[in-house]
Amino acid sequence: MSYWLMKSEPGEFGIDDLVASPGRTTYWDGVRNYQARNFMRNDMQPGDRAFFYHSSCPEPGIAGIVRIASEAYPDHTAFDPTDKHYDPRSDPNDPRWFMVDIELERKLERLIALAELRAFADGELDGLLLLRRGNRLSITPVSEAHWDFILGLE
DNA sequence: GCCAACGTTGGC
DNA sequence: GCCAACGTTGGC
Repeated sequence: MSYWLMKSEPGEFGIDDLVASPGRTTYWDGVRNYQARNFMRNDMQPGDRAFFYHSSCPEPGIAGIVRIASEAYPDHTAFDPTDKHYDPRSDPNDPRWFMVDIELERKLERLIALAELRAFADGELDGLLLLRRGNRLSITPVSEAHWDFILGLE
């Protein structure tokens, strides 16, 4: 059982979109970064939990908790020329990109803002990849200690 | 809108 | 294999 943090732009798909999704479930498509893909494909397991993080928005931060609901499987949006995340180099017979299903566990009672997390960057949250300077990875692992501490802030 | 960070591409 | 150019991410 591992813990993760997954970024999404609320302008594209935010926590309330997940709340409104059938079964409060969706697939996490559009990952086009090898490191993030490898985390999904090699390390994520059904039952793992992840923070749902809002990025590129007025108030970046952690908005909810989701459960990983499937193994990684090929991201079909890479095969669709009309899709925003189309990648002609991903061959259906040898897929380059993968996704997982996620299911909402719960929306947080309040958003835990990036600015609030940063206050602990040199203390309890030292080493949290999200806070590493220049971090752009859309999927990052979270240690159990960091997970527990962050939830304690709620 | 700006800009730093950083991954990817492609010429050599 | 090196590295400059370029594109993207994402906070501010």
